[in-house]
Amino acid sequence: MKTELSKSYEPEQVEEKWFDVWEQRGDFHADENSPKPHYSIVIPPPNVTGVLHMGHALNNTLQDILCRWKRMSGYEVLWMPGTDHAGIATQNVVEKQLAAENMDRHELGRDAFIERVWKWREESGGQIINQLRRLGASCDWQRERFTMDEGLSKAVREVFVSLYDEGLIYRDNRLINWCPRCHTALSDLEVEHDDKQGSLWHLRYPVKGTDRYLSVATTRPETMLGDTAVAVHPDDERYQDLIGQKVQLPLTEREIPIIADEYVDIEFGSGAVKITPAHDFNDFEIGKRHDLDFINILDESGLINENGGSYIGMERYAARTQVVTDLKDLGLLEKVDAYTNAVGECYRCRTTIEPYMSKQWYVAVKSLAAEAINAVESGQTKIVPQQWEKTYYEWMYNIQDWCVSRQIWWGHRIPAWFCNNCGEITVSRDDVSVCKHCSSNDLRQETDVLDTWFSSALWPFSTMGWPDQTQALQKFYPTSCLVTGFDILFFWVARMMMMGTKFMETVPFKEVYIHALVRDAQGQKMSKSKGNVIDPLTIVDEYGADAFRYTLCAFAAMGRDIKLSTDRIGGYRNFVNKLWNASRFALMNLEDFDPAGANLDQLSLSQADQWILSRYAFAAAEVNKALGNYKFNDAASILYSFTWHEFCDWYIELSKGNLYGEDTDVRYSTQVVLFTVLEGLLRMLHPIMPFVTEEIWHALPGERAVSSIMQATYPTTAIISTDDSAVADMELVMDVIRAIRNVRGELDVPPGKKIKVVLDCKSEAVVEAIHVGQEYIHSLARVENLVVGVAVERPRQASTQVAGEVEVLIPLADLINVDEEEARLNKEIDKIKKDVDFFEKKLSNEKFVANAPPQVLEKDRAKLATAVKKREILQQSLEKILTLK
RNA sequence: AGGCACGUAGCUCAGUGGGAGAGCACUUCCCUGACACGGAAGGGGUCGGCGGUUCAAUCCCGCCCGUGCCUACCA
Repeated sequence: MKTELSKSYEPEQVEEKWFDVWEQRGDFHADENSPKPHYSIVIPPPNVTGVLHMGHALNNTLQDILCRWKRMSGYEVLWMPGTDHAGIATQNVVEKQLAAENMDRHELGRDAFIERVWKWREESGGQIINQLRRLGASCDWQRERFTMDEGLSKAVREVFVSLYDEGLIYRDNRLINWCPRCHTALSDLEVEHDDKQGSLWHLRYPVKGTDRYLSVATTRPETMLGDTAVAVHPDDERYQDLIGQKVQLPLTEREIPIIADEYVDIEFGSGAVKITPAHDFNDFEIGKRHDLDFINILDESGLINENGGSYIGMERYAARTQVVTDLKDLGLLEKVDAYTNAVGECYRCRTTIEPYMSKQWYVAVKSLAAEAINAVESGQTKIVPQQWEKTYYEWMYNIQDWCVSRQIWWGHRIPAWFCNNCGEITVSRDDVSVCKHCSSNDLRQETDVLDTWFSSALWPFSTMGWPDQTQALQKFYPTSCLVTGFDILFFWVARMMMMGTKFMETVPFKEVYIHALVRDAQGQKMSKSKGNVIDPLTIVDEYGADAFRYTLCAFAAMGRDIKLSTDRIGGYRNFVNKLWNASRFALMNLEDFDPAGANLDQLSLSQADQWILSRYAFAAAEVNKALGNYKFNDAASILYSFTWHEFCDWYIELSKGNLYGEDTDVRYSTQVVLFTVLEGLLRMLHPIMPFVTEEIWHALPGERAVSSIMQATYPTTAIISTDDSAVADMELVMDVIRAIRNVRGELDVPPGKKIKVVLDCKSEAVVEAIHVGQEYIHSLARVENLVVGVAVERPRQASTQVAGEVEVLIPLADLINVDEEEARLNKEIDKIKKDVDFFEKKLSNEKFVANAPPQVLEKDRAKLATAVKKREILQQSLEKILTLK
């Protein structure tokens, strides 16, 4: 079946058509019973609330390139897709909907609310999954998973209970990061720190029984309501006599002690620090050391509670203002300085978090981290680029226990039951109604749910059916690679590593490829809350998925940030079109061609054929090397220049004469090569540009052995071995063509004008090479009269150019302007003189000659000789020209 | 404060211990039967600054300046 190709490539219908075919036919499905070696990737699960952004587009394009490349390279490929339930974010979305209906979740009740979230998920969740299809992602969509799925929930319980039984999960009442808007605890990682312009208030606390004041500084004056001490450094001479005394805490009835602690920095401020153990992480530690009271002055919403005396019910910032005013009225406000400090914010809603006393569930991670560290140190998992290993280690060595409980409803409810009778906790894989300790039936289940990242951490094996021992796990675990941005190195990589090594006793992935981050023009991370996102789908609409993918691939240099430029995308859109049109050319000239029975070995190949086949072999080898090392940008650039600058610019042009000529044998062998190279090129390009390559591939004449190009074999090497000297001869001919074109261009010879050219060659071998390629010179350089020989008769007046061992002489009679030739020659001579000078200087350096390796010396001497020769020829030519004036 | 990057052509970015690259933009010419989303020929950079190692440094080392990111409990 032949497809008529339109004049320019129109991506829309092609993309839609092929994706449907691929998916419906199950082309992406991984067979766990396949005898082929496996290659597996689990998608870093995007939030179910998410919409596709540039980061996803890059991340998934790279994964797709790897998967398609490996699939074509003989591997059974599993690319596991899915989403995570994004507890806080999803709950926020549905709560907003409720708010619009003047409801809140408490009116609805827990069960009804969760039902509502599921309904939201069915109707509008997981958009991102369909958006990935637009990019061409070849995930095994039949296996799509969600962290709240039954199977994955079972895995979560299994892990929770196992860790609890081992004593690696425990409860404790300590300070945590609390979001007063989301009403939940957050892990350290979920707090984002941002420098904020604030104030430093200096407060005066009266020392009991004296008329002295102790000055303390704070960025959060309202917390003074919960102060239970003032601390000074034990060695601070200013305050020796005060240690052990008390101050009267203003605005309250309380007297609090003055204590000595080495934490205090003598240099900072007055050297005295107010201590609020229930509202500051440092103060919490000091409070424990000195057995101070822990007075919580806030409620869950950040309002002052009953411990705040007359400030009760005030919002925390209103209380701040009021406290400052009141202190000022009492003459206890010493001064206020402008002050910048880092404020922690909720990563979901940007509300300033409060350190808050609360009883939470924790995972003791030290032992898990030790295994995860060992896995990287021992090379079981390789992080690429390697520089990220250092970051990974640094975080892992300093890791703190992980607060995993969240006070929300949407998520995996913690499988723990409190006994109202004996007060003990029962933790169980199955729901229980009887206390394990006292057999009472008076139980209530923990209302907290687990951190979403807890379930994400199990993703590499829970998606494959764990805790059941499935064939999928056997075949595809450990996964081959995880592709992710460094912003979630800790969220995902670290935690997946800990859980994988713990529960599978094997690393979850053999390699981790950390890619760049797509940022906006200011180098800021794109985020919904900043409003600086560009929708990748509008890019796909405008330029096509293939062009967009190619751009991302070309930009994916390791370790860098990406600032997307639409100009660049436009450039790759043109590239797609170039391929399209080159294919149109091929199809037009292959109408009478049947690839069946074609055998390159039995054909006599032209210079051009040999040349393009050798370039093909080079490109195939290089692109495999690049992809194997995650050098996506190298792969893109190798294929770009092979396609455009070698195949289109040269081979197609060179082939025209042979295709249009009389000689049917030559025409046939050219058709074979044209077909063969294009067909292989499409396969090489397919992982980066799946749609256009599939479309063209099916339009090629003849039958395909498999139903999709994605099942064809990826090129790795030469199609046939080529003759080096024929290739070199072709390159010489190309140099000659370039030399003639240079003269034509510089001397403004009209493109349509045919000219005479004399080629004075250094040897008969060169003459022979030119002879074989002279038709190329005629057509590509627009030459009508070509004289070739050794020491041929030279035109009396000619423009001169040098191409290797060939002197290119163009009789001036055909040229327009002697002045221009003079200018051109001067320019050329200046250029070559610089070369001569450079090498003469280098080679006259005795130390260089004495120390440089012989190959370098030899090479430079040869270069000098060539340059000198060229300079002489051009110089003589210039002198001749001057005699004409 | 510590850690990690980055500073190369007008713009966006590759790259290497041995004479500086790409895409886009720019200049000149061309609608030659695949393609004007095109073709041909050109112009353009003392590779952030200063030192050091080396026969040789844009690349390795040190310092400095500038930018960005990550981690951190200075009130």
